[in-house]
Amino acid sequence: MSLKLYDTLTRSVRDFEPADPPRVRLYACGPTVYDHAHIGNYRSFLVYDLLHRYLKWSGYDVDFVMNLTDVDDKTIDRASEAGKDVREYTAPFTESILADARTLGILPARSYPLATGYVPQMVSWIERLEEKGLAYATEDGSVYFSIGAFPAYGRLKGLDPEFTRPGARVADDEYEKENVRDFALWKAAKPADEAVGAAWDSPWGRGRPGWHLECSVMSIAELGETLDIHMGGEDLVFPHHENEIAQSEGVTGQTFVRHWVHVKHLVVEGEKMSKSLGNTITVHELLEEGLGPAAIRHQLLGAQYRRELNFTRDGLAASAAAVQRLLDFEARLAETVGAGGVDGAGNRPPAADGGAPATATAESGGLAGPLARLADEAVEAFRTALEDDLNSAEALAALFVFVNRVNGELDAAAEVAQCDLEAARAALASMDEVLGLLSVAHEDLDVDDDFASEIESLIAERKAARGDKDFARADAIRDDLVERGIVLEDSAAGTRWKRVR
RNA sequence: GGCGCCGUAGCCAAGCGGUAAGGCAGAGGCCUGCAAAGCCUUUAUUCCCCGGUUCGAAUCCGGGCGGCGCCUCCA
Repeated sequence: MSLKLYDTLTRSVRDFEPADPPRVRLYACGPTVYDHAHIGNYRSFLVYDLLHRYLKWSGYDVDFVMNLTDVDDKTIDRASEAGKDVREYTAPFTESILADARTLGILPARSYPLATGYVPQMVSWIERLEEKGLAYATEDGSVYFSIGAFPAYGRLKGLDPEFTRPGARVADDEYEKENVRDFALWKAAKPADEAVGAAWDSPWGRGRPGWHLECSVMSIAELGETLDIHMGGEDLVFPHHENEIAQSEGVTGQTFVRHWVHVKHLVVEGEKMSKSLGNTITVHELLEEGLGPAAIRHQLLGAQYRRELNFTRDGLAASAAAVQRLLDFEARLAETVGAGGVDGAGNRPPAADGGAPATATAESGGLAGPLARLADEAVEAFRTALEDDLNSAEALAALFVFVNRVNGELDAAAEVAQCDLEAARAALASMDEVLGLLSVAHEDLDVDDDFASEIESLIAERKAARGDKDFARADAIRDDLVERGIVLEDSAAGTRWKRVR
């Protein structure tokens, strides 16, 4: 079995095969860094991360690059309002977006190229397009891509080839284009561009690159002429990615991208998220409200990436509970003491005390105990779900089936073999390498040493109170700790504590 | 208008021709000093509606109804 991924260009689920295994050249369209990124951006980033993590988990050597757009109309407008240079204006947002991504457990890309760092390369790319007759300059000093000269134009979006036919020159207010759909490769500088430092010298005069060009030039510069996977939000299919194909293949003559992956937009509380509705949510806000990053992660992975996902406050609470269930399960596995060790062949040693042989493995009739079998089944189901076009919802289900079955086994069994426990722990850790739920939650819930020792001493005090049947005191200690975000759980093995959101 | 997606329990969400995963929430029970955690039972005889194909359909086809996305430098 291997990964099957939907490909926008062929509109079909295809086997994923990198051109040069085990290397995978992975490129994603990142955000425009003019503000904090919103929850929709992060859905995309989390899908990028899911694919990134899954590929690594599967043994690929992933070279992941995500661009950051720091020069375009939005950054220029905002920088202008703030009276700052465009790079000076965008840098803090770049920082905050990447910081929030780290908090959400998004694995870093190898490189985050900025458009402003590639202007000379973009200029020479335009010159090559001109040489090939795919671009033309206009009198005002702008340069356009001529879609009529690129027969494959429109294939990604499935557009009628008719409309790429070169028509009469279309006189715009200020431009002169051969076809209304021709797009800017180079835009003549306006005073506002100059004011914020968003203008560069070029053979066509002062100006700035068109937005679409940066991805072609930067992805090829960083990863080579053919990318294995190019990802983005569904809104980027047209015109952005259509234009990237035209620019890239127009120059190289090579297939630009082997696999196009597009993430469906989410909705918020059942409505499209948009600035006009005033319902945009940024991850920055959610984190500042104290919502757990693992819960955000869980909700965003709760639907397969090509399905609409409804991001809600109620859903976030449900996700927080689901993450807690995982944490509790992990803690239970960690504190369960296994019976006996194993030799290299997985055989149980004779019981040291001469007692009855362990039933856990004996009843299973094999060397692998019930937990080890459940672990194998879970990882297999998990893998199968992800191989099926990154079905994260089904992968999560596989994980939770595992949690339920193992908990049941642990409740029922008198004792569990050490090797069996290890197998269960390893399976959980392995699945979390892809999901990143537990690791993010731990990062989030860490308690400093002082507080931890205070908790321990309160637990000791409570134990004494319970010993004296002073339940009022014992409960008061427990209630106070709950106020401080610490939940106590008594069991035969003693009292354990956990921090909750 | 063009292209495309979706309608499954109270909410979220899998399922891709073989007899309804999972999470959250709810009810009852076991365990517990009480809790928490965990487990067990329970919560859709049924998948928007109507036809059709099939031994068999939530799954395929046709027609409705309803919701949504992109086509505008929004991931």
